[in-house]
Amino acid sequence: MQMQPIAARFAGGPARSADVAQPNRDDFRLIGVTKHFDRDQEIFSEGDRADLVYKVVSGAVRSCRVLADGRRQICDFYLPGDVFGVEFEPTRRATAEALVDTVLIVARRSVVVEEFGQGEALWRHALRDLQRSQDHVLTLGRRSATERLASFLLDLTERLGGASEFDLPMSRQDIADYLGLTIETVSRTLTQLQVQGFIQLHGCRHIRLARRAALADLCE
Amino acid sequence: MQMQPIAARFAGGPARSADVAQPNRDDFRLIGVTKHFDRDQEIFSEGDRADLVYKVVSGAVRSCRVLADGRRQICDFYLPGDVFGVEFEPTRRATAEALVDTVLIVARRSVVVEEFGQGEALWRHALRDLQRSQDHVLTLGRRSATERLASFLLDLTERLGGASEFDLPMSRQDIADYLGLTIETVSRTLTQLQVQGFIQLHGCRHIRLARRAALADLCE
DNA sequence: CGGCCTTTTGAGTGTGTTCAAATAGGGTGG
DNA sequence: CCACCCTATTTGAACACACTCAAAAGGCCG
Repeated sequence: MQMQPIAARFAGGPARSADVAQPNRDDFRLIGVTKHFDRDQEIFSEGDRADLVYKVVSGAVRSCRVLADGRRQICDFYLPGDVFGVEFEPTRRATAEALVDTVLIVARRSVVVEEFGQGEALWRHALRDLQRSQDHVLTLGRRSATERLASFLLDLTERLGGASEFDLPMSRQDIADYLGLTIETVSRTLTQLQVQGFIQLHGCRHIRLARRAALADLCE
Repeated sequence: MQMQPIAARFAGGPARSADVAQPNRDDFRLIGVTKHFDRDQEIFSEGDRADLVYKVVSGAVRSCRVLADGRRQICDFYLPGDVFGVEFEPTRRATAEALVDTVLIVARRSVVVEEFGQGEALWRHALRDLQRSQDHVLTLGRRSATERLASFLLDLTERLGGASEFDLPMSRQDIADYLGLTIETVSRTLTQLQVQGFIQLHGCRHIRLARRAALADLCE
């Protein structure tokens, strides 16, 4: 993990260089330092003190919880532009790890709160997590494997900027643990979506959503 | 739905009459009117304007979302003492309905916010929903039917005051739609838990948790 | 080119589902 | 208070989707 000596100031205002974080249309500002995390490196762990908040500059992050016997559930993925790590209890409820080589802006929560009164901007980011968790509950409770994959891919492309061709930042195992499936089921379902012409895979990470509307129909 | 003419003031302070809401150990106060809802009556609906917040006095409430083809997912149950309906978007993301005959205190969100500055007390209640959604994700993604039922029953008894014998306020179908199972699986699993001596059922609503520690072990 | 890890594919199994029917329970009216 | 009805719940049997275990194929990096 490398730390840049200069403080980075991150505002919702002016556009920044191209392949980095796309602007989030909110007024959240984060004053902190940029840090680099290697693939699979832990950012914070369940039980840690939760005094820092993060914003993804590039790369991707998974947030997950593990049951006693090792079963892992990925709660969410964080992509460039996303803020994460805003908690309201003193300790972390999940572990965060870099999916790939990742650059984050890290700030003390207290500093952000001071700068913005009641920290309402932060609450709003936690809210986003809430809404996504609620959507996730619908997916996990009621959808078939095909529906899960289809809505996952559509969600991903939107959050990555909307291009119908992109690289998956996560492994099949990560997708499985996010969608509540096994790695084999994820693989088989993707193959099946490809055979049916909904998607095209080039290598296992690069994907093209060939028929997005049809894919959306699959989600119910 | 009957409306009491007198405004009810609801504080975390002095204890109230016995079989009604147990105190929540927070400083949230809700100034509003009490309303009565019949079994299965809608309290608010997905898409409605979200300008009211609620506190359960007696009875119970389910919050749910429905997929296009009718599959229903119950997001959460609200029990006496619980505050619900705090949203951060202008419209409701879920539908709320009374599980049984239910008394609620209803307040304008704006009034509550005015009274408490940034409405931080309200944020805290939304936070509770977030944490419960996240826990629910773990359950739905990674747990077996038996584990789901066991943790559901333990959660319920805690929230109802801790007694090991109590009445389920919801139907088997509600439980199924909450846990992401079918009604048949819920029924079979409860029967199995009874045969194994973990619980005792007297009528389908009254339940006794015979061996709570053992039940907790089932949850992983 | 070789080794290692990830992904894909195959075959068989199992948990939970589906469809169907029986039973129990609760409410109502006689 | 009892009989009846209606709905909710339980039980049964067969099925299906996703899982498990196993092996082959593909990628990536040295």
